[in-house]
Amino acid sequence: MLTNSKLVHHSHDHRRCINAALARANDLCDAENHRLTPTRESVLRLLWQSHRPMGAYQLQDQLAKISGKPIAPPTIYRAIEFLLKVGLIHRIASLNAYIGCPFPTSDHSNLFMICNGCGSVAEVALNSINGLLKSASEKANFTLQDQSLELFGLCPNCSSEQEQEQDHE
Amino acid sequence: MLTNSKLVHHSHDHRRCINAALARANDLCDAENHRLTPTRESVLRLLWQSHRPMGAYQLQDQLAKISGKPIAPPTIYRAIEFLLKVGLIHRIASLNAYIGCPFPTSDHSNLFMICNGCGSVAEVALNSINGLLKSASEKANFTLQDQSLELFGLCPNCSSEQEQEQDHE
DNA sequence: GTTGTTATGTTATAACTTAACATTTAATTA
DNA sequence: TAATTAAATGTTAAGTTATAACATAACAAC
Repeated sequence: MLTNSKLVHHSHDHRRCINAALARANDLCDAENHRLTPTRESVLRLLWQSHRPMGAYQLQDQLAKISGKPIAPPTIYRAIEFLLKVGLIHRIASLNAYIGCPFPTSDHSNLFMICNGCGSVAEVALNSINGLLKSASEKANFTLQDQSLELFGLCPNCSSEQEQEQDHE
Repeated sequence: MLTNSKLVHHSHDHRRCINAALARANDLCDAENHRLTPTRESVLRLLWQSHRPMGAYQLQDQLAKISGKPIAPPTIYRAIEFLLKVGLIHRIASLNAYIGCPFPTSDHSNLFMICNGCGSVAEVALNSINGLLKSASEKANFTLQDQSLELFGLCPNCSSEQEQEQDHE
């Protein structure tokens, strides 16, 4: 099971996440001859500020603050489009929001665990699930091309908080 | 495997789908003391006109046509909200669209097979997948509450069409 | 029939996304 | 290195999806 769940749900030196993500992005773009322009890099960096997804307009606000000049929506959406295309970020459809991908180079399945408490999102890649979805598709004669798997609930931290609250009742 | 996939992807007497859906809706609302008002029933009926999801503004247009008077968005969104709450319809997050649920009374998993060709959507409930997602959640100490599973690809009809096209090349 | 609750009407606006066209920057090639 | 082409960005506007806020009407229970 490939996942960043441990990292997301425990305190850690987040600067390392950011640096690692940017290093991966540079490598990937070098390798595939894509241009990680300043705007694109800024958006990616913003999406790595935390393990919570951000909407396009949050990105717009933040980028405007950073760059000291107004940013129009198309600028953001273009950066998003690029980062999605090269696999550096994902779109969380149910939230209209975007998040950095922790393992952009490995083929995987876009399964997200979204915390209803704190908003954190962990990504999980599970061969067994992919296999099952593939066989279910085959059984239905459905030619599977892509998938979006979003789980909602409480992350470890928010789960234990909730338990404590219940104890007090 | 509980699914309406056979029905969705083969020609059938669709009036029976509509009637069955409305009968189920009436039963369910009676049983749970919910009011299936004219507006709500109209929206549900519209969502059962085909096995393709509809957006809120499509519903608005259609309902306005049917009722012969202008309908404001909140009217639609309220009906949608109600139908979602009682489980008679689903939201397809990646499409911002809504579709009737073929088995509203049985606990199931919101797995959709969305055809990129014709736009049809079949719903599938698979215990094995639910079990796997549950155990993956437990392994990550994630308290699973809800899920949205959307598969994209080609339905049986569109798959075979595509194969034929390739044969001609 | 009054009261409280639920549903609807109405207006306006917020939030998200894309289209279309102009301009600039970078890469390619002459 | 100047000319050409391609890629990226700037800018304006509009399209699409969803909700807030407040008023009114319909229904249910007492």
